[in-house]
Amino acid sequence: MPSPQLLEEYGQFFRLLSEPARLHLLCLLAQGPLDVASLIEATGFSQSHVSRQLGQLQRAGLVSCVREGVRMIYSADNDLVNELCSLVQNRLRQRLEAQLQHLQAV
Amino acid sequence: MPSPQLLEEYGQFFRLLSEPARLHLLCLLAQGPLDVASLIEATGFSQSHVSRQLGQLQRAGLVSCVREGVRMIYSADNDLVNELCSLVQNRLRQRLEAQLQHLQAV
DNA sequence: GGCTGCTATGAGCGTACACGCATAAAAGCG
DNA sequence: CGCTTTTATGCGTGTACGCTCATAGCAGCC
Repeated sequence: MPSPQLLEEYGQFFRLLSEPARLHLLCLLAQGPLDVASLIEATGFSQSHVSRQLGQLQRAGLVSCVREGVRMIYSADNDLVNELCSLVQNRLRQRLEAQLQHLQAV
Repeated sequence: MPSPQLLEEYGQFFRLLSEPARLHLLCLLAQGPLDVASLIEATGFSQSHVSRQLGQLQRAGLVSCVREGVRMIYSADNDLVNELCSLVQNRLRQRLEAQLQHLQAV
């Protein structure tokens, strides 16, 4: 059994990934570094929204940024998120397949 | 890039895991099936709270239950959650180690 | 210095949800 | 059937947070 503190940390981490907007940004950055303006254009989110979400991801260490003149270039740090997402994707697929089979069995 | 619908589903899944109370229940059930009363005693949560969280986990397919007389025996369906948690734990550890090293370097 | 473009942040609003209280539903027992 | 025990659920409340508007900071350019 994990300690309450660890459960809290797990929760905070998963909470970051619970927002589709943040996942969207992470997926875009997984393809390569981008500045904020590009992320705004790619997602259609407001500037302040994008900046806030990037701030959260950065504080969690999922994303880092460097200045390039007046632009801030963000990049995703590793592929942990992709790994987590593919595990979840497998899970979702398994569930759908099970439902399908259950439907055919009846 | 995952579709918006898929991002939404990922988000819903991670959101389930974002609540320490639900993680706590999942971890307890990972050790073996338990009835609701045992979960209440083990966690100290209120009865209604435990029941609601179990309901959410069940609808997501992370948990299943069978009646046994007047009791409901809940059990965790698989070890996906453990896998996700250990990945996150590695991540947390890596971050702490990096911070430690950075501290020593200065 | 002022001016412009890019990003971060304070303030506010609306909504979603965790949590508790009270109550209802379901199963066993007299 | 009533009565008790165990679990589920409607209702209300407080809070956390997504999202926006407006504004502040920051770097380059004149």
